[in-house]
Amino acid sequence: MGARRTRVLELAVLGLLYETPLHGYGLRKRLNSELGVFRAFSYGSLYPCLKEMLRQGHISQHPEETGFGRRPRIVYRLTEAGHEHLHGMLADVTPAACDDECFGVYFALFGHARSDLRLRILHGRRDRLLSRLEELRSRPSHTADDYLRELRRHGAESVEREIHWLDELIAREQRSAAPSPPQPGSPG
Amino acid sequence: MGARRTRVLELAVLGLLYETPLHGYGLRKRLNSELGVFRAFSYGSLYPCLKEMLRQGHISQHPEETGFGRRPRIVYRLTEAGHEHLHGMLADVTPAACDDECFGVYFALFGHARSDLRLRILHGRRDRLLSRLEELRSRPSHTADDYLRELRRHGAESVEREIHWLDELIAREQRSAAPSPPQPGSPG
DNA sequence: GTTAGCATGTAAGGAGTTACATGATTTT
DNA sequence: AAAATCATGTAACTCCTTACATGCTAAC
Repeated sequence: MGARRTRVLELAVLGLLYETPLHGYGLRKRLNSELGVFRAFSYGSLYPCLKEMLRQGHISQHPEETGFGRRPRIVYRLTEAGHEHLHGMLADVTPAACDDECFGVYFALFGHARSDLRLRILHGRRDRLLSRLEELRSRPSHTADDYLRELRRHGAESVEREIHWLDELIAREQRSAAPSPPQPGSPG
Repeated sequence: MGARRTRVLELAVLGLLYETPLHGYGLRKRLNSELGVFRAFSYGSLYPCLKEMLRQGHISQHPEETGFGRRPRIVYRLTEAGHEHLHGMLADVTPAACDDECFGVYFALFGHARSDLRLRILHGRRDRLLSRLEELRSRPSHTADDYLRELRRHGAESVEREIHWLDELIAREQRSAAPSPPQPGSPG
């Protein structure tokens, strides 16, 4: 069985290894504590994913340089091909790819991304939420059920709120990106 | 192969057929327009699910009573066993079962549920959200990354809002539920 | 008379999960 | 010495999707 594709997980692993090399167990910990605000990954998916990424040459493995009595752990590190692959994935971000799960992972990479990529992801997410909102509104009283209507109302409100949040982030991003006034910005 | 379990989809189908018998195509339409506010199902999952439910005896199929030139559609209807199965599933609702996906489906059944079941589901969802909130707060500044912190802040705010929404629904439910003496459970 | 939508399916695959198996190391 | 947790995996399964196959029927 070749080629497990592991979309979200693969992206998350690429993102984490972009920061620093790490071994499997540590990866899972960071996956579930930092990225995994909205979801948790198990070893049963992580290790096969690493195996496949190795096979594709996106990561390489090295025995940990350890002291004396310690068994060396298997440390994974992003290869050049892995860097390219990550950039390729980010270059392909579309609204369709900005579902709840993926957006969290994309967002987690923001610290390392360039401003134009950040903006594209924020806009992609915004577009997607707008579609959802339209859908939610397109059947206003089709259902007689009060509970369903209330659920939909609350859903629409949440989506609106997230759109508003994105608008603020986008505005902030644009202010710090377009350096009209001579303002020495912060980090790149 | 046997026994596809199809949790969410099965639950949704049981719920829809609880209301009224329907054929596959119509089921999918209602799934995606009413329940599927948050997700869409495809025929490739629906029809095998129906097949399996048939095999288990939870639904039965009948050729539609049609007029003249019309080809009769295959109409599915909940059996006694199906009713029991649905009640069993609802009786087993725990906080763990109240994830984003399932909660929407549970909620969609509220119109047919008794008040105590509604309350149990609302509380189950609330408990689950509280756990998530605690998790979100348990690592406040563990990350130096501003973006991740902002993502988490917004996530926590959304969760708080939903909890508040649930609190209102619960209060409303309790007001309308038991101001009068305890009545022996009549079916809803 | 051809597109669009109704209607019912199957086969293969995707992206994970749970449960299992095993052993090393650290903490109590 | 026992329990916890670190660490690395595999096998079987789940639940759903996409793509495919097929034919009917209504609308333009």
